[in-house]
Amino acid sequence: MEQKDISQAVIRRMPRYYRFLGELLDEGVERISSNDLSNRMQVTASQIRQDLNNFGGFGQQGYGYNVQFLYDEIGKILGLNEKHNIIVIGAGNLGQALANYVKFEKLGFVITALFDVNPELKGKKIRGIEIHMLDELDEYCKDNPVDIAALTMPKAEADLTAQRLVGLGIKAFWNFAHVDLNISDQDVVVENVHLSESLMQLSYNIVKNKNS
Amino acid sequence: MEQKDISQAVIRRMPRYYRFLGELLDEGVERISSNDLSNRMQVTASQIRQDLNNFGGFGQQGYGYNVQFLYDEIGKILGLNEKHNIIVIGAGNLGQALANYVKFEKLGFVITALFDVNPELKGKKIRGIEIHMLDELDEYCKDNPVDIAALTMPKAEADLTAQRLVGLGIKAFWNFAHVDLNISDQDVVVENVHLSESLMQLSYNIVKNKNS
DNA sequence: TAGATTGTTAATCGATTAACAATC
DNA sequence: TAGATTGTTAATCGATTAACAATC
Repeated sequence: MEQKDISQAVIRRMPRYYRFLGELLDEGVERISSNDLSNRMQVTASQIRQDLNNFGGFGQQGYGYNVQFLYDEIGKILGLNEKHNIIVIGAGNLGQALANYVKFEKLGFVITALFDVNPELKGKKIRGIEIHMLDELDEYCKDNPVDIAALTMPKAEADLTAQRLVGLGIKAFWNFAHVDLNISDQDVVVENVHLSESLMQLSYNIVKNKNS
Repeated sequence: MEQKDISQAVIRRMPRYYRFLGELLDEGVERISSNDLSNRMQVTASQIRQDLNNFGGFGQQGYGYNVQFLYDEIGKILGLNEKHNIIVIGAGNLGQALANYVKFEKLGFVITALFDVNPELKGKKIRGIEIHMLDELDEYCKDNPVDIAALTMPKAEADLTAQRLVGLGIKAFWNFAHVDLNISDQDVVVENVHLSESLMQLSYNIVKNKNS
């Protein structure tokens, strides 16, 4: 079991720490203080120390943090030491773009299959990853380990497909469909990527800036 | 000029209100109370009223909110009544996927050109949108209105290209590159879409769930 | 040891929720 | 008018920042 629930605000910042520590490693930096890191990252040193201490004391008084050690620990916290198999539902432009994106694999996220309803795509391969027909979904999920389902299909079918996947035992969704998934199951986790909402937020800030 | 700064937490929720109101419109619902909306959206009625009242009193006591009116008002707040021209820098899989995504146009976001360094892509068209070579960028920006630059190129070049675009007068970035843009100019706005960080957050929650 | 920097407690700030008077 | 529901103030909760004793 885990420590008392850590807020999502903290979790959202962890990947960014991970990224900066990775950059420091590339630069050959061996140790760093919360203060130096705070200057780089433009957050307060206090926040860095508070955030990290949610998970344990990774630093040492008078020394700071060992970059490699902290990098590895955050990786573990984020589950990057485990392999995650992803299936992509919807082999349209976005689905194929995800399948083509090699960088995810370095983090342990491996896309193992795509699914679509379009018969023209049947058997086609993206970077060696096969596109299956959606009606093969049940069989595939029974025969292969699947940790995450990425939903990149039109929103009209997203919720129903998610229900079906929950029934097949899928516990995690990376949802690109512009709709809220209606999942009651408490131990299913959903991460939304709503591109148009992100664009609208940008648009708000553009307009605000113009008028100020 | 604008009212006192509204927190980004509020802004982030506005597109979701907009989406739900759109759905209500589709269903032919004419008016809705904060309470009914709160049930649908799974947020408190209090938060809905507080959020909306940042921008003005859109409701009426004893009646609730007129769906069409509120929808339109939020659209204006988000700047969806104006057209936004987007250029996409990096015509790889993600860049092309964005160009292919028709839905953005309904919201007023029009992708007008793509840019890449790969000479093989020169002159190719995605849904009628031409791919230009990156060295035509300056000329293009002088001859055409550009409101937003979407950065979908490798992170190594993202920051430098952003600087160049700022020099060309671009004031808004939709950044998909896994790097922080280093822009000091106060009236340039950046919206980040860091897919791998989103995936790591999901992964954290998967691991947490397993262990609880 | 002296200096540096963490881990952690306390103080502040901001965001969310509750309550209710105003009013349609 | 009576009932419903907003707009808004006050109370609570949570997250961020500041401060400093512990300790390497």
